[in-house]
Amino acid sequence: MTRNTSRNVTRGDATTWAGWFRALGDPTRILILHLLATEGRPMNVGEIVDVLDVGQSTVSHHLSILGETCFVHVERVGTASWWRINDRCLACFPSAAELIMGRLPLTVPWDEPVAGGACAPGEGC
Amino acid sequence: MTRNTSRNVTRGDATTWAGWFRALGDPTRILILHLLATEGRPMNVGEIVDVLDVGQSTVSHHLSILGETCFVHVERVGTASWWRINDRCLACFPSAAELIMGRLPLTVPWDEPVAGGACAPGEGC
DNA sequence: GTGTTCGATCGACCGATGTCGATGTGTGTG
DNA sequence: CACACACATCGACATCGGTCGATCGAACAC
Repeated sequence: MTRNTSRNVTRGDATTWAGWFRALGDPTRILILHLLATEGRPMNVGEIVDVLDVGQSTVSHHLSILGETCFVHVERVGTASWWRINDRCLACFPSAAELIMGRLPLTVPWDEPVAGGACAPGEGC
Repeated sequence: MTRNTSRNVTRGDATTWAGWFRALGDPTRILILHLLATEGRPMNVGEIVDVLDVGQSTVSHHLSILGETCFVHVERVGTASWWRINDRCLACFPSAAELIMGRLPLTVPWDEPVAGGACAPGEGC
C-alpha cells in the first residue's frame, strides 16, 4: 500500500486504521494479548488454549489475525509455534488514536526508520 | 456494570474494552471522528452527510454508536442535532490500550472523579 | 391549519465474523 | 516404517454489522 502523506484523510486511510482497531475489537483477542503481555514470555498455542476457554482452532485463528496486524510475532520451532507480543507496535498504537483525532500530522512517527526495523500495525513486519 | 478492580482480567472486562475498540473499527466512523476533530466545532447530521459519501440513515447510525461509546456528545436544539467530539474520552483512550497490555493497574485513571464529571468510553456520560 | 425540513427509526439485504469439529500437514519419536 | 503430537486449515453454522431506501415524528415556516 502506498502511504498517504498529504493532508487529506482518505477512506483508504480510514480503512487501514479501522483495521488496527478491529483487530482489538474482540474479547478473545484482548484476552490473548493481555495474557501474552502479563506472562512476558513467548507462549505456544496449547498453553493459551489451556488458559482461555475456547477451542484450539479458534485460538489459532485469533493469533493469525493478531499476527497479520502485527500485534504479535510468531517463531516456529519444531512442531511448536511461539507467539510473543510485538512491543514496538504497542508503543506506537496510542499514536494511531491521536492520528485519527487530528492531533498528529499525517506523517506519522513510525514512518521514521528505527534500529531493529520500523513497524506499524497493518504492516507485515 | 460493576467495575472490576481485582488483578484478574475477566472476559467481561475484555468484552467492555473490545467494545471501545470496535467502535473505532469502521472506516466511516473513523472519518466522522476525524472530521469532527479537524473541524473543531459541533456539526449536524446534514453537514456530515454532505462531506462523507454515505446515506443519512447510515451517518445517523454511526453517530449513535459513537455516542453510546461516549466518543462523541450530542446536543439537540430544534430539529437539529449538534454532534461534537468528547475530548475527555479521547484523552483517556490511549490509556485503554496500555491497560490491555498490562502496563497499567486495573484501577484506571478514569476511575478518579474529575471536575465536570468522569468519563470513559463505554459509559453513558 | 398545511407543508417543509431535519434526523431517528424501521425493515431488508448481504457480506463479514466468531465459533466449533473434523481434517490436513509437517515434525519428532520409537 | 508406523505412530503421536502440535498446529494450521477447512467446512459449516449462527450471529453480527454496514448499508440503503422508506417511513415516522418533532420542530419550524407560512
